[in-house]
Amino acid sequence: MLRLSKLTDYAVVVLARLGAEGGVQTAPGLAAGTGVAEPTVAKVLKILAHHDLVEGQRGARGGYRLMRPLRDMPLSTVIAAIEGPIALTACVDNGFGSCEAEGVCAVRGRWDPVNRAIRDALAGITIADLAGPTVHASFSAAAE
Amino acid sequence: MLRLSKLTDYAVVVLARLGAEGGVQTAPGLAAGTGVAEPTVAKVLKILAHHDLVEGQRGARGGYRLMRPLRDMPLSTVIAAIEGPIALTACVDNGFGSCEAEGVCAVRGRWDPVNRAIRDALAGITIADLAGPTVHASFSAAAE
DNA sequence: TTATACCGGACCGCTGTGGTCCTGTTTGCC
DNA sequence: GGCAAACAGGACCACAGCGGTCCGGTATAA
Repeated sequence: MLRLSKLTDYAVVVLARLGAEGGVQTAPGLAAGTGVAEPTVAKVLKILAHHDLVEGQRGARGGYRLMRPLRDMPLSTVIAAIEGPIALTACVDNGFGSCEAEGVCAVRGRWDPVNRAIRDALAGITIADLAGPTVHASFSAAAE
Repeated sequence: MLRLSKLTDYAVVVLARLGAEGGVQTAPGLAAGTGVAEPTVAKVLKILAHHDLVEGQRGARGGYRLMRPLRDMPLSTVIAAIEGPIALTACVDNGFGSCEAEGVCAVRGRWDPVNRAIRDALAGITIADLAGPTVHASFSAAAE
């Protein structure tokens, strides 16, 4: 498995759409454009806004816009925003005391290189890479 | 997060212990040696045996033994054994039809490089690497 | 013959996730 | 000045997956 959550998947799709359109897009508009349910899109955008990946603009004619180009947004950042810090095992981020087998655990502390490898792999891929060859407004802007 | 299951963690610990001891070890013995509950160790070993990573020997004086040295056992194999095939999104392994937004999904099929990157990173690390500098029987064999 | 230990299940509580909804608050437009 | 659009920040609930335990069956050595 090693599966990441659906929310993260949605986040990537929404960000890709946001990047393709450019400018300010509303949550309902993005929902229609991506096929994801509107409340879910709103939830994702709120989380992303919380982590300064997008910026919300309130009021009528409001919406969301990217705070940096997709090319400067590594996948690891998005995953970390939605799911929290990237670490394969609980051992790593919880520090000490949480593992009852600390004394006899032969693997103690050796997960670090693994985590780093994963992190590096994920940091080397940007949302722009996932969004395809810069799909520049190939869709109608606020399609129904 | 991107967290892998505890079972996988246990599997690595148990395998490391099995490799350090060498020969045939019983589930209760490994449980005592690792600090993991015995039924859980048994469960993990059963799964590993199912995937030909260890071999079970029934009867009195039975137990489990490694089917290949830890050095030839990449982490990806263990993860795949416990959690199933490694794939970050449901899109990938489910093929078609499972994603209702196939038509509008701009990310369609672009997760493959990501999955491959993760898989490679995990395949490059063996259990021997995680088990430390070949801890050869530094503990008493079947310690209580 | 008996004790040991694996084998293959079923079983259950819990946590986290996915998804929805509701009540503010802000802002543009008529 | 009033109204509608749209974000903000929650609470809320159903469901699936995971962690963990237990039981009956079978093989094998002493």
